[in-house]
Amino acid sequence: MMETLPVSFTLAQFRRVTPVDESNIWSFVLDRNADRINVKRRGPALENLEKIFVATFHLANTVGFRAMTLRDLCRETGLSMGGLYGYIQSKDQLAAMIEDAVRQMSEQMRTWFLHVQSPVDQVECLLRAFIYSSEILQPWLYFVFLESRALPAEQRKVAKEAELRFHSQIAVLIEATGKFSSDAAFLLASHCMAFVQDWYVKRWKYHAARIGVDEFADSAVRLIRSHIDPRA
Amino acid sequence: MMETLPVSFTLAQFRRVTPVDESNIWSFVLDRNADRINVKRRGPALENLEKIFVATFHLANTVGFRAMTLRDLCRETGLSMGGLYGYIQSKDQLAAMIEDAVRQMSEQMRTWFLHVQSPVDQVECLLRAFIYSSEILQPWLYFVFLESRALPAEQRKVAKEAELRFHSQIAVLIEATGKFSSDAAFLLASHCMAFVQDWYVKRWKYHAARIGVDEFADSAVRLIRSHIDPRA
DNA sequence: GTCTATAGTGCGATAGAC
DNA sequence: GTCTATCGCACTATAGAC
Repeated sequence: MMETLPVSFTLAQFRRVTPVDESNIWSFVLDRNADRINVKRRGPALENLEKIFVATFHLANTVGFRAMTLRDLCRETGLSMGGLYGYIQSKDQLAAMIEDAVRQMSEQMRTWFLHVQSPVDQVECLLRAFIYSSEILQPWLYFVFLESRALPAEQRKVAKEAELRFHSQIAVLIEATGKFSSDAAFLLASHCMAFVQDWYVKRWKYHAARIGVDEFADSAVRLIRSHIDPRA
Repeated sequence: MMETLPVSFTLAQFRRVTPVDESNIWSFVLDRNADRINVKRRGPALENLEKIFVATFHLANTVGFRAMTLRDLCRETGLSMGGLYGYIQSKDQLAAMIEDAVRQMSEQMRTWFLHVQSPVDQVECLLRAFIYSSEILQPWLYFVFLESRALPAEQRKVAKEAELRFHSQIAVLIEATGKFSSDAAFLLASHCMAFVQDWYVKRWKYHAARIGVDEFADSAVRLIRSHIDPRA
């Protein structure tokens, strides 16, 4: 399904092929949590889910999830405490729904570029896909990044493993260039992950400097390519 | 004072010249907050300050500062609620003391390598100094990174400005190589900051892979040098 | 200088009306 | 399906004994 993309694709090109974006993610979340949500009419349920998650991101991403109260959430969504509890089972489970959605999406991404021949090109594709996904779903990734340590231990472990799988996928590709030891490849893969995280965590910095996501992705790709590309 | 260091110094070499480390930082904190701390005998005050901050890092860095209760803090320090309030004026002010200490130390670092001639060498020095400082004071930087959004707006602004000053110092040096536009230099400086933050935020990952700070610093320096060094 | 005890506040969650 | 009202609890901060 990604065959139509060039190696150095842009955000606009990525948008045409990615299955999840800002607008259809609410259906995705509703379906994955259908059994836990007591509201059966789909239309209002989608509307309220969006209100709840958008307000959660706004509150949690400014003061922190634990500092956000359900009363704050009610004020910002317009729902009452009772109404809110038709959509969530507990405050903690609200965080768990977000973490689950992010993990599902990043797991899907891992398979998208297996057909790309050159390892270096595959690194570029994964790096771009990860950066553009983080642009589209910034509040989701920002939330998981900052709040995952407050999740229950079992869930925190799952989140760490997801990061390590993605990380080692990139490390294996870098090692496949034949220029690096296993440790050096691990470190370079870490640096790639750090680029992406910086994009969605420090967004205020790039916004203030009027730097867009394509420019950022080009810079990150250029830096890592100039180091690992055998042609260089 | 840094003249004795080579450009590619190690953590062990850095330790010999840095003014603040894990053991003398408590005096530094006590002096900067002397007027707000009601305990006058210096010996016990230093001991209890260390207990309070170490426990705060342990609790806040696992569940988050807002989720940490002062009762947790009392249990872990062995102090009572009343005793604790001899050292802090409020829970929020405890976070403010940490943020203040970190900012003071990173401000000092900015002046250490002004005598280094080559801009590329100066970037390496700053990057290494920042990485090694973050190794020595990891809990402090980790706390500020994850909790600064929960600080009062005024203090959050000061923290952002401190990051931008450091960032633009590196960007100016990269631009001075003559190979990059102002935007490209800004982006490369961002990537440098991202390396450092990754080291103290994702420490569990590097620890699990048995990668030490010198190896990490070498990798980050190698990656950025291979891109900006005019000799390359 | 540190303790115990408690005042006062605001929380997450639920019951039951409509 | 959403509301209002309320329960029981845990919190920050302080007062006063030693």
